[in-house]
Amino acid sequence: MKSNLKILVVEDDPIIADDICACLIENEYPSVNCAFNYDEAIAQLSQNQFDFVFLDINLNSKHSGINLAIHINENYLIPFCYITSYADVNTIQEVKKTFPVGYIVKPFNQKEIPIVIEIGLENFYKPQLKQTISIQKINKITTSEISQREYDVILKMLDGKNNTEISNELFVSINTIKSHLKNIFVKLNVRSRSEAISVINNI
Amino acid sequence: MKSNLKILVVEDDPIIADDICACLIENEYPSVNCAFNYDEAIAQLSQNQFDFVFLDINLNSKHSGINLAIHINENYLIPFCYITSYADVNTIQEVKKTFPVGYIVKPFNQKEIPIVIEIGLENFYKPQLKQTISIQKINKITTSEISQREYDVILKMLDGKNNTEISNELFVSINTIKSHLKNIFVKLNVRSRSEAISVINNI
DNA sequence: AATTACTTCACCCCTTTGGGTGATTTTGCT
DNA sequence: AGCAAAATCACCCAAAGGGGTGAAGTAATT
Repeated sequence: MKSNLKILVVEDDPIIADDICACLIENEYPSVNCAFNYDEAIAQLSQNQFDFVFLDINLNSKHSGINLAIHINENYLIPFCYITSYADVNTIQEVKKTFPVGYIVKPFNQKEIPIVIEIGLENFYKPQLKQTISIQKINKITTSEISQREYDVILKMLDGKNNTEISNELFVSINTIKSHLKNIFVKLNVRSRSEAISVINNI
Repeated sequence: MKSNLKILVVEDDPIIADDICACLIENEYPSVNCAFNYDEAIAQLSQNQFDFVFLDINLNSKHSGINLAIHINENYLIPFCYITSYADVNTIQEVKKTFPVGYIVKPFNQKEIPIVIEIGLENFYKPQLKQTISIQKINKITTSEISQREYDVILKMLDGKNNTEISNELFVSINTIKSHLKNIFVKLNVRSRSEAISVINNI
């Protein structure tokens, strides 16, 4: 089954580049471009829509594969994987900050290539779980601390509930809810529930 | 430099389990537990707080490592990596749906272990970018399509703007905004802007 | 016991929101 | 030109929201 993914391979050593490209084609990824240095890679990225990039770290030039990763992260939404000889702790600590979807150590095992593409793409486009916002996170943007009860009200409000619904669900009077909301808005420095919701969702 | 990460290794073959554990300890991950089958892994997970899990796929029991991965995803917030002999397309297609942070093919290269832990953890806890919601995503939950102008109004509403602010920013009358919102609420099947915001934020 | 903060509740009054009805203008397509 | 959909606008009225004032009860702390 041929894939229609467009893949860029950035590798300064032509023999290794050929190896990688051959391996990709053999694994039914026929649409492969090669770039042999940083500038060529930048140019190709600006002219094509790639779905996945393989990066060597040492490009024998002023700019490394890590610089290229940073460029990709700042300008494109493309998953990438390093293929490199480096396995030392310092390099790992540096490259992990660029969030590669994979890291293959040379000499590479051919089986790894399709695996890292499939799993890397899936992870890169993983739907992001919505998590209940914690009271600690909210307190980072408030002028004074939110109380536990105020937090209860906030969660209901974030759920899109109106004041009557919230009062029913928390077994209190609607006046209590209004009272809490007044305090919440002061602490969040907002004027309406919509604005409160927006501010909290953007933490 | 010793790491204080707690790691669980789930592997039915004791010799391979020993290999993995030895490799972890050698790479300064001293806090390692082993589980030799699914039930033992479940028990350990419920009694300990692990930071990372290595999973074999074939556990020689009714439940596979994939079942365990699903259990972890549903009940815990822990990154995991498969270590397995399987490299076939079908297995990859199946396991990628569980979002492993890595996938190591046996026989494994010892260098890979610390790499996948470091990069896997970093990726797992990567701060999530807030993106402007697309009109296509919204249209997945509407009863009929949102128009371009309606979409403009939605974005402002999501920003916490009130009707007067929106009318000023879009250079139209407040009645136009109310009119658009009426239509938007019908399409989203909601009764208030708070509910609309909540529904859209939870796509 | 006194004090403080939180929780709960009431009420006043004004503003904003939202459902409804209706109309006109603009735009894109046939 | 004719038509449909979208965009724009007005107005009515009820419901909901939100700022303000004040009070009582509860829990924790000194």
